[in-house]
Amino acid sequence: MSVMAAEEDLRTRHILPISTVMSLTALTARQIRYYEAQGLVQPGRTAGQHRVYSLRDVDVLLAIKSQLADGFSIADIRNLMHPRHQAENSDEAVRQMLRDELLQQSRFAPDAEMRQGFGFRRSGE
DNA sequence: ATTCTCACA
DNA sequence: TGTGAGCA
Repeated sequence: MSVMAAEEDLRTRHILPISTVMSLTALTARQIRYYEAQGLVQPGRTAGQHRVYSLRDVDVLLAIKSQLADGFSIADIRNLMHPRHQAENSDEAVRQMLRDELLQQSRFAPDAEMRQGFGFRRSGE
């Protein structure tokens, strides 16, 4: 098995309890579960129905936090995340990551103030 | 002790 | 989104 495959495996393994994700992302359990309900993250479940997250889930959650701070609505983020359907390891997942990273740092992504200035409104308000 | 689901003075 | 109830 290649090292890349091994690393990918580590990043996608569902092993973190919600409490760890809460401290790692500074999000409330309520918010984390809500984003899941919105289809932004898909944590695993233990036999007892407790959610278990992967390091990738944490990255996604942090990206969501950043996107929201920049004025995007949950709907906006959802559309950017899965244009079609979600694939675990194929290049679809890579595309999603690139989209996240791109939107986070590029000034192509208008922030809340710019949107207001141009009369835009977050599609959730 | 923690997390889960559901509901709302 | 918060918060509390009643479980597992």
